[in-house]
Amino acid sequence: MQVVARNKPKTAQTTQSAQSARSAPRVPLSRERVLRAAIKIADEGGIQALTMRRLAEEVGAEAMSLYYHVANKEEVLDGIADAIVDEINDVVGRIDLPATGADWKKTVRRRILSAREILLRHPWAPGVFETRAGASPAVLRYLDGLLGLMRAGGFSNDLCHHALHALGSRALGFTQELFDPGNGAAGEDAAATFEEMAAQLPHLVGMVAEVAHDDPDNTLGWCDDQTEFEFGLDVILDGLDRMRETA
Amino acid sequence: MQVVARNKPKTAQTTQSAQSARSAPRVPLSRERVLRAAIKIADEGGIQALTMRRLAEEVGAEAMSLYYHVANKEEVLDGIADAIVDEINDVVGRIDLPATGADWKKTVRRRILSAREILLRHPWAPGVFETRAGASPAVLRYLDGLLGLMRAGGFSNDLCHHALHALGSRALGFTQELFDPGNGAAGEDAAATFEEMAAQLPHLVGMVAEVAHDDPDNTLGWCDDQTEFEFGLDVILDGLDRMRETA
DNA sequence: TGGTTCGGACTTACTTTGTACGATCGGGGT
DNA sequence: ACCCCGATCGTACAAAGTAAGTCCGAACCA
Repeated sequence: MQVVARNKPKTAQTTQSAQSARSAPRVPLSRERVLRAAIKIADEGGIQALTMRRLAEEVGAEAMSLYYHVANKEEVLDGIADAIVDEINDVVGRIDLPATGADWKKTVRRRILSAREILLRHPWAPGVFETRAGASPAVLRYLDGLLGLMRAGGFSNDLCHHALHALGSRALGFTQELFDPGNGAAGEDAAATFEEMAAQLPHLVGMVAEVAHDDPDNTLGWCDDQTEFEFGLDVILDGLDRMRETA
Repeated sequence: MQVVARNKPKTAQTTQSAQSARSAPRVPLSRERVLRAAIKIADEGGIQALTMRRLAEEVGAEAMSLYYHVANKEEVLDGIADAIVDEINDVVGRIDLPATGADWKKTVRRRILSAREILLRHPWAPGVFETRAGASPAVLRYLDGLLGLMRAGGFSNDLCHHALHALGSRALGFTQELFDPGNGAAGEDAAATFEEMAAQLPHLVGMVAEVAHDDPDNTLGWCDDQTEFEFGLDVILDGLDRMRETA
């Protein structure tokens, strides 16, 4: 064989040869790097794009190398969920107006909407939270922060407890929407079946017709997520505030 | 090739030979039977127990036979989700007090709690709803019914729209709980780390201590799901009612 | 009655995923 | 120089969904 046959008969372009073929002494790979790459993949391709093989490729390694740094895929999911909540904790930890007495509501509201902003940049995160089952330390820290604000605002521990349940996932900035408008199969023949739809769903069709009328854009693109989220949030916060005053 | 080589060299004991080796003329298998079996499997073993092979076994057939009646597994999931919502529609359709004017709240409340009762018998259902993305006809029918009650109660279409968003998945009787107490790793060494936990999560620990004190059962089994669900529901319904009166 | 057709069920096999197990590689301490 | 050990890789298997082709039996037709 000729001189430079350096035993790489097959799959010679994998591994981390990419740009820094020499000198760069192989970035050491670590749990942090793995999780960061996982978030990148999920942000770009959705959570279903996150496979162990794809993740290995992203960090320039082989799939099985990941298992030295994370126990299994579940731990990756736990890890990226926690990373997002940590990011939220960082942000809300920096924006606190003091908030005693009746100001509690303004501050809690601000916190929750800040959390929401972050989740909007990681649309896969709510879905991952839902599958985590149980509170991670990061989530507990977040909730503890909320509780601190409410206690300072005059809530009893008992009312705080109810309040957390009432907020549910809204506390972290997301909700389960149940029907998610904006994708309906409104196409050419929509007008044809419209009559029978109106017959079966008179109230819904009536509502959509009227609400969409005020905002004459697309036929089914009504519902501003942000507005609706804030509406629901305010209904709850106002209700809680009233209980606080009564008690 | 020879005449009667009826090529069955292996795996001769599968198929639907079970108990009725003769006479029973093979129950014909249908979409309904498949979906019913799928619900049974999910009820008994959780949603992750529902695989096409397990489903085939349950109906006494081979996995691929299912694909004659359902397009793919997604359609099975759509189907069982719809079946549950249909069950809900059946039940709520039978319990209607009339409910004009201020009675709307009582009736809507009753409906939602009835829906919740059914979901409690199918704990996998909320998780499946969350992955369905988009409203099925059954869900639309359910929402239309709710809307009818609210319109009769005096809500504007606009407020109805906001109300549905505010309720979110609560309209169907479930919520995303975010921390789901009742499984914490409270074990032998819990007391050892309790001090540092209290240091990091002072408000949370304080709340738990006080709330758990009123109900001296298990250390972490506090939180009555039903009570908390109704509390949150009432916060929202009361808030909406107040807006109805103001408008 | 004997052949034909065809809907429904079955077989096989491919693909994608996670991951168990053992080999290997490289660098630092003795 | 040697060995050891932490980190990485290669191979391979199991579970799951499903595409494609085959087989069977009942209904229909001549």
